[in-house]
Amino acid sequence: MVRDILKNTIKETISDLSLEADDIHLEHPSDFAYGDYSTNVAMRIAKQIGENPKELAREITDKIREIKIKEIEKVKVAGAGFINFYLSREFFTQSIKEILKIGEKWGSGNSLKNQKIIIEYTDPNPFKEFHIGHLMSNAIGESISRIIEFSGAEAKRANYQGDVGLHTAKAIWALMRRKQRGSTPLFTGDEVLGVLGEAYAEGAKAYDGDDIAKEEIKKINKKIYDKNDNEINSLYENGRKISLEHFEEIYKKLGTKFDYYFFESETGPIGKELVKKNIGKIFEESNGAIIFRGEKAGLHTRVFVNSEGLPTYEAKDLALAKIKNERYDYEKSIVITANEQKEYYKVVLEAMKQIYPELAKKTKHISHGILRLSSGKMSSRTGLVITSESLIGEVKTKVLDKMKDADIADKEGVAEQIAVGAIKYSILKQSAGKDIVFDFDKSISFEGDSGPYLQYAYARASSVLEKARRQNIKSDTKKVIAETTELEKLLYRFPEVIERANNEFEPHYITTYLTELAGVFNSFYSREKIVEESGSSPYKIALTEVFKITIKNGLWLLGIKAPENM
RNA sequence: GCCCCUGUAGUUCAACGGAUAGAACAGGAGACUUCUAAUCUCCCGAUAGAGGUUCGAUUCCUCUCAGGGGCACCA
Repeated sequence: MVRDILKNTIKETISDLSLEADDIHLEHPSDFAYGDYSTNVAMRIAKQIGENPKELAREITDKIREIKIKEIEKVKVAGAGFINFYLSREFFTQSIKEILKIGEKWGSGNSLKNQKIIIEYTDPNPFKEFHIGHLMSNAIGESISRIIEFSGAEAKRANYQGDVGLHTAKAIWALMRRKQRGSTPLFTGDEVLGVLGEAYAEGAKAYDGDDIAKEEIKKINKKIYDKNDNEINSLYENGRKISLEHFEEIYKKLGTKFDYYFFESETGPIGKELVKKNIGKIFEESNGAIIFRGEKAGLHTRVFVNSEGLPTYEAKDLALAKIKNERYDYEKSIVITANEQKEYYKVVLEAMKQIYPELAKKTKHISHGILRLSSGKMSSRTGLVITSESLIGEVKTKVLDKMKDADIADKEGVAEQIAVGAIKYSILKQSAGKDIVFDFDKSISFEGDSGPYLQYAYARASSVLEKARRQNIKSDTKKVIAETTELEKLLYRFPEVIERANNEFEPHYITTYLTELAGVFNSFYSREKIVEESGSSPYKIALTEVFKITIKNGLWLLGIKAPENM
């Protein structure tokens, strides 16, 4: 990359002047007027050696000018001592040619070459609804997986689903009551999932407010573990199956294909054993429970096996790390959950460090914010949830309404791609750790800073290229436009953006970049006639092609589909 | 009470210690006989407060205020 050429040049120049700089900081100035790259080395060194920063910047710049580099057109000193680099026409043309050649691999790198990485996300619970929180985890996890893959790693997607625990008992308790009342047929029809969600909410409410129900639910929970009650077994198996099948439909809609599925029913027993084996060494007994004293590491105490002898999520997560590693010999394991698990996971990692130090070292926890409803907090316990399905459905209805006059082949399919794109964009446009204040009407936008904005720019570019094809005007990079376009000044940066997103596990850098790029393309489109009988048309068509490649690869990294027409 | 995270235009978000703090939505003014107006062009508008470190602070440190999360048998 040019970046490396510039860095090395600066480094050499500095050592020629018998000076030293450990890290050369290079950035893109916010304004193209300040060039394509800028460095502050002169200011940093000047401070150390007590020289005037502007003077030093001039010295460095003079030296750099002596070396003729074809990628650099000019170097200038500006401001308090910035050294600004302006890239050459030749460089830009070359980069356009290169992108055309690389095509769908454009932007990919090899910083994670040959690494095996397992990444866990989404994690919905059977018997509960797949709500917009899961959607958020899925959008972020899927995008990070793709970024990792694009950086050369083998990424395996893992989904950890809670098929045992009190929540299943709560739902089954309510289902049994319904059955007794003879209401709602349990496992037929489309409403099944709604019923399961309601059943969970009903059970959870009873558990909190009714002591008799609480005891009944606890009994059911035990029976689910012991598998000794036919009626419960049947409700459990059916409910589990229907939930999981339904989740598969959602994954398909969202564009995720999991390589591994893990269940709490399998991590539970192993986790319990693991904890019991280490009593006295790592864990200790206290009030009938087995706990881990996190205070020794500046954390807090957590229960790993409760006083009823059942493993908690903590114990299960320890086992999960081990099971994952057995099934897939990973070099790195990434676990994505909501922020509320942040402190929790630190304790688990500390315990893991003592049991499986090598696994703890390979495990990285990433937490994201939650979708916070402007109307109040969402809770599946109270039944106050927005399911992913209903959200996608409503957005899709709006999209279809907008498309009613359009003449498009697969309207339904495209509308769904746009709906999912709009939702994913609203999640991936901001830094992953922050909460999203979610307003049903405002959050999903079709205009401006939005998923459809990117998709629209893509469809527009496709349409332009289609016209060029019809008129038989071919793209060509031989004859360039005299003045370098802003498009060219942004396009070559794509791999750098991905690299940064990869380093920081932050897809939003890509979102921001693509939106800026699409904006520049839209301006270009409105200013220039791309397909016409003129000498500059072939190059403008080439630019459009390169824009299309970049936006497509970028959208793929976000897990957003790019329809040709909309 | 202790520990973590977050406070940026009216609103929702950007800004890898740098140059004039960027967008979008909302508000105001324009642009479709021309490749898709889900678009483009222009205007209005912000760093919670107080100190400190630095040539330079939205960014780092301290305190205050505000919001969120966690802190023993939920996940």
